[in-house]
Amino acid sequence: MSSFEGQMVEYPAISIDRFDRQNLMARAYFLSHCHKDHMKGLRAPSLKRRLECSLKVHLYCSPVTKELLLTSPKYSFWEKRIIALEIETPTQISLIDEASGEKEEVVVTLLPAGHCPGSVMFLFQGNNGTVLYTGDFRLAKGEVARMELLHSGSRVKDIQSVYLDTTFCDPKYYQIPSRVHVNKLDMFKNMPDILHHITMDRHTQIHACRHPRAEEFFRWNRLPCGIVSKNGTPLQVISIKPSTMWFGERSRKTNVIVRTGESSYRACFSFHSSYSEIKDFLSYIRPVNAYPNVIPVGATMDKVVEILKPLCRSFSKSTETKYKPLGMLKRARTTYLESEDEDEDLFDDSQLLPLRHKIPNQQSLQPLLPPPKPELQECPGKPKLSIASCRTDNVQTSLLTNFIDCEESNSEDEEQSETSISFHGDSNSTPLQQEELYVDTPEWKIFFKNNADIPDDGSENLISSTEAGGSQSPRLFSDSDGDSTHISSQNSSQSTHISEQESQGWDSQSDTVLLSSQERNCGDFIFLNKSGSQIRGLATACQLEQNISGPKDTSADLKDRAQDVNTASVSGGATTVSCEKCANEEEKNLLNLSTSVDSQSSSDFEIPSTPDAELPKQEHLQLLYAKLATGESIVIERKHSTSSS
DNA sequence: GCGATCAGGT
DNA sequence: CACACCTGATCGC
Repeated sequence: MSSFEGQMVEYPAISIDRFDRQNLMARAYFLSHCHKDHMKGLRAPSLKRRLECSLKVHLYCSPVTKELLLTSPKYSFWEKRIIALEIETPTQISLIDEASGEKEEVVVTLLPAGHCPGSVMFLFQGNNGTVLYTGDFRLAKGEVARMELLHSGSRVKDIQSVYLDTTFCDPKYYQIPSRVHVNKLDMFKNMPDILHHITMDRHTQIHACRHPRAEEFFRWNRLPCGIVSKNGTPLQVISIKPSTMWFGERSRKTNVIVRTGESSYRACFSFHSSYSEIKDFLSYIRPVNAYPNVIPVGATMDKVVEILKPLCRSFSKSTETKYKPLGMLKRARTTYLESEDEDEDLFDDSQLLPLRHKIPNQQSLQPLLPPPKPELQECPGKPKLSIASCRTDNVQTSLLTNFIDCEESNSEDEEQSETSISFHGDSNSTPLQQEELYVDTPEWKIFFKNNADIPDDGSENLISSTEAGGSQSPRLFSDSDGDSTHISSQNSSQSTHISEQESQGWDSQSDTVLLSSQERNCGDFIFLNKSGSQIRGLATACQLEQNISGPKDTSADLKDRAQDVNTASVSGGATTVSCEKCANEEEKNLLNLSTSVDSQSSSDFEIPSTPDAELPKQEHLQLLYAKLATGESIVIERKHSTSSS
């Protein structure tokens, strides 16, 4: 919950995400995303009156946020005063004091924040230095290094202050796996890309429906929406609850997915950056100051500051880190890179150049222009602002333009905690046939095995882990929570140690562990490659995990696509999960790939693809998802790249 | 009647 | 579980 008061020390004439109290006097307003705790005072009569008297006051936000905001008639009085700014397009804004006529210029750039649809971070550049307000954000490790606009040429910009989302800035949230998405239908009505992947048809395998006593339903293999099955055969249901804080409370390292009941699981998931992601972000930016916007649960301001401080330049006065060589931008758009040096020169000279805007509709196709505008003086105290043409007006809103960035999160209940995704399969629909075809295919029923059926020694390996991992790096089956008991322990070296603990009953922390992912590493996925039955079980689980598919994913470009897919994601994550039920393996594999990519993408983008791996095409994936959403069966020709082994 | 705030619940 | 949201009750203007 944001406790940011609305103003930054460097630019007090601007108010961000707070619209009450002293913010009533702001010369310009910024909204990072459409969540109520960032909209305090936004529809208050006092602000409405102010607006009526101060005609030069505007609210700046992303096109998607504008769209979402105006969905509610309560904010319709803002309609004429909202200026949607395109993402990654530096725009100069005049902050005018209507009483005195005094004017201050700042250049603002919206950067995708990965928190919810339309969410952005704001980068301000002006006479008082360059500051970054993150709003709520979730950026995977390394992602900040790919943001061209945080760089001048090949260097990270000299950032005076960062106003940071520190929601999970606590070591207990050290690592949160990249996402698994879920969704809800209504709020996506203006988001065609997402709609494409969801359906009102209840006869699907993946459900995001809710019910106060959903757990009861699941226990009896029923779904809250009331759907039974097409042909009368009983359903087999598993539920997965996305959670973050629940995991933060575990006393030991756990897997990414933990079994909490016979057929219920908790999947670690968040729309906020984890502790390690925050540290990565900040240590890369290395601002002079960092101010927490949020005090994490159970923490104190002092504690958070203690964590942030060492990552700031003000901590050690040494100048050695003042400029960090960026090296190659990891996702640099080609044309931009080519002109990199030139840009840098321009920036250094603070030359005046007209601001240029990307054209929304072409954005995806058009190579990124070099940061169009002159870099403002980044040294605080040395005003050298050049005023270029101001183009804050009439920016088209384009929902699609930056969809990839926004989609990542979508559901309004994102959060999680209590929304669970459930998957079901007809009991008779186990993909046995396919198994015959592909030995490494996971069996749907594995997911439904009773505890009792699971051998402790792992000899059977229902959900086996592979040996892939040792202990240290994130493995698919990483160590399990101490609390848990195991399921996975079966032969896997990884999953397991659970044993040390006694099982405590399904409920809380008990068991399981299916997979862990942890961000990164394709290496972990090795397990996929391992053949044989053992893998199967895992694979199943894996899907959720997504990443498993590792072998093929990971190109940057794939990543982008994946994100796309994700977005829609209910399906994505879910699909994955449900795969077992899906009759086709291929589809599973593909799905896994895709999801994995994206979910992991965040952290994996630097991992090169496996040499002979094949990347699924975007169209292909979209088609698959569309079919899945409608319950249509999918048959895909098998590719040699399928889980090998 | 409307808002702000709080409690309780999803 | 302090995520983010909603509803309802209470209080003050």
